[in-house]
Amino acid sequence: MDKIPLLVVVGPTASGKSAYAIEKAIQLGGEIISGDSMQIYRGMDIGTAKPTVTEMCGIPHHLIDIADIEEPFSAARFVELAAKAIDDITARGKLPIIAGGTGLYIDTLISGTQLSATEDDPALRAELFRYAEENGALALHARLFEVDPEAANAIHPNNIKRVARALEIYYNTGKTKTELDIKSRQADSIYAPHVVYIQPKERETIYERIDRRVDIMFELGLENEVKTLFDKGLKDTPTASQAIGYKEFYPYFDDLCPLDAVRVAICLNTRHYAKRQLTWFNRKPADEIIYI
RNA sequence: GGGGGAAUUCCCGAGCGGCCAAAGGGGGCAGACUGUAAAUCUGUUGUCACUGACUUCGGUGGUUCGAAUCCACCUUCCCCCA
Repeated sequence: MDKIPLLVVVGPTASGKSAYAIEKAIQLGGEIISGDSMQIYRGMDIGTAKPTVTEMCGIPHHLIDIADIEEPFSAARFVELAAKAIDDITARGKLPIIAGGTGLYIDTLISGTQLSATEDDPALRAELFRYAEENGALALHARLFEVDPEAANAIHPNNIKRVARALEIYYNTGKTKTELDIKSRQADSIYAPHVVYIQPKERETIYERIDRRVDIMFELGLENEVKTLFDKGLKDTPTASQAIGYKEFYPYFDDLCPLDAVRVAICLNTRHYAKRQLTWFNRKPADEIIYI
């Protein structure tokens, strides 16, 4: 069976991925699948720099506005939906173009990683976190070491989230994370991705673009957008609440800091995020690098 | 004009005679990453000829075997009284 060709556009936030993807879609007869963990949420438009209808130039965009803010989301869910969209686009004779900055989601998809069917278990997670809080991160880590020493060695004890996840896997499936990871890599990917990495030559470039973009977001009415969602309980949502450009407003709405501090925090957090994205994409093989 | 307090490494901020190149946090830089990933976590951060040496805690001069830490004066800032 022939592999399904994909165009994949990755890069740090504010690098111009969306515009590039749209251009390519027009040129090659493609449709876009967003590889972004936050643009999936309805109502989160300005802060996630979601492309507007005009910017889309009539190109269909998938995996945007597919969830309400209170819904949890995950890499598994992404892969499932993206695969479906790819089939769909390919069946119509179009080229699927994945564009986004969520490295984990995109890599899991294009590498053909077979995530096993395990559901989240919020109750168990909460319990594991409580255990760590009461007994210390090391104690939780020790529990993992007992059942899955390899995973324990690979995960830093302080990274409670990951330690808990590894334990969750074991308690819910009876198999270790190490075992399942190996299994997940066995199948060959059905995709033939061409990865374009949009990379800033200088770190400064991306930082300047971020600052400019944040200013524009405020001009476009970011505060109102966030307030509307805040009133709907954004703060307590499992995934959407973490979005940069949103979470920084919480202390402001609670009268704990001035608006200006919000702007500064958004710029800073976005920079940190961009750095993490660069670290991620730098070590992944790209077929083509475009400098900005 | 009188009284009191403060000046610390990029920033905030601990230190108050030796264990101090100086806690902690922030920022910077680098990194990890298989189901919360715009999340989570790690390392590093005075200089060098780097298991040792050198310069640094507003300035100058003292006390002391030894000072970021004590004393004097100077500079700047803050507060109170006038």
